Amino acid sequence: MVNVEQVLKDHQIRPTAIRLLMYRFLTESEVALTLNDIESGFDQSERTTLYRTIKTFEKKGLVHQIDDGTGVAKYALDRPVAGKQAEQDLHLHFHCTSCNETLCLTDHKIPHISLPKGFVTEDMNLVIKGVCEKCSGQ
Amino acid sequence: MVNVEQVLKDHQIRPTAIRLLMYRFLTESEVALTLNDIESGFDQSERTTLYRTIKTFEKKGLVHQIDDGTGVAKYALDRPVAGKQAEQDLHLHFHCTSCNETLCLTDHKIPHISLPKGFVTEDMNLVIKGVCEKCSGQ
DNA sequence: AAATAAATGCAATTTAAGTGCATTATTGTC
DNA sequence: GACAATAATGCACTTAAATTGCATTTATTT
Ligand SMILES: [Mn+2]
Ligand SMILES: [Mn+2]
Ligand SMILES: [Zn+2]
Ligand SMILES: [Zn+2]
Repeated sequence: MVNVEQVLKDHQIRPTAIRLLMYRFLTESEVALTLNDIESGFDQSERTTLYRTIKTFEKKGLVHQIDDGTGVAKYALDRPVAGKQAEQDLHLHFHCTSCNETLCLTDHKIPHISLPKGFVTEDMNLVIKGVCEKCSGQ
Repeated sequence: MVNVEQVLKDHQIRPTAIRLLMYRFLTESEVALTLNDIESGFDQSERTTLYRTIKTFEKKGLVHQIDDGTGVAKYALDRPVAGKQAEQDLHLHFHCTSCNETLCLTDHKIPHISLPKGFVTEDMNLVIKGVCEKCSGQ
């Protein structure tokens, strides 16, 4: 059990009611969520506030945005890897074309790619599309 | 010099004036183009037609869409690889955060990734963000 | 408590993507 | 070539996500 309030404070985010609720909501989701998904999870509050909240989380390094090719942004918590520091980056994402869910495969890192001379890598984004284990029935 | 009309016919696309023009336009571009880019390249014709044209090209396997994370779709020609057949897929894309250009690195294939049991891969999309050789000055 | 700064709610804007439908052009049949 | 059938085009309109402006409310600082 983590102290959510403390997590937000540690990221220089003031722990308002909605922020605490959204953080918990994100924690409980196994899959990446669109803003609509998040909105559906809240009776109270309003789209703009939720939008600005998720953007604050993103800027402060609490969540990362995932572009899975569906055209709508999804968000997932930066779940800290035990033992590692700031190394939760560059994992790959899987998008199921059957159930439309997208998830982080946090322990599948993107392999190193060597580029032609002159190209400088700053970030990488690898999305695999296919059928997830729930949908493939395997 | 390829016969553009024949290329279209070979892909079951009727070679209308606009289609011929757009194909040539795509051929001449080193980088992936948004619909706006394409529109800017044509005095005549109209956005919807260009949209439907690029979608026809995509469906018939003449171009592929690239989602580079900027939120707007880009398109690039499926340039046939000499000797290979249908194997022009799964190359990676580079998006320059400086000049905002996106390009196909057609001879950099996406490495094979082994997924957890139950996951079935259908397609992969790898975008590397950074600074291109033009912008890095290297 | 008053002043200051930040967060929220609601309305409105922006922009890319996509659809409906009438018009025009092309193709196949006689 | 005339005619019918089919496909392509142009224009208006819609949809949906993302984003901003601004007034109001809430929290923080002095
Ligand atoms: Mn992730
Ligand atoms: Mn490409
Ligand atoms: Zn699935
Ligand atoms: Zn560049």
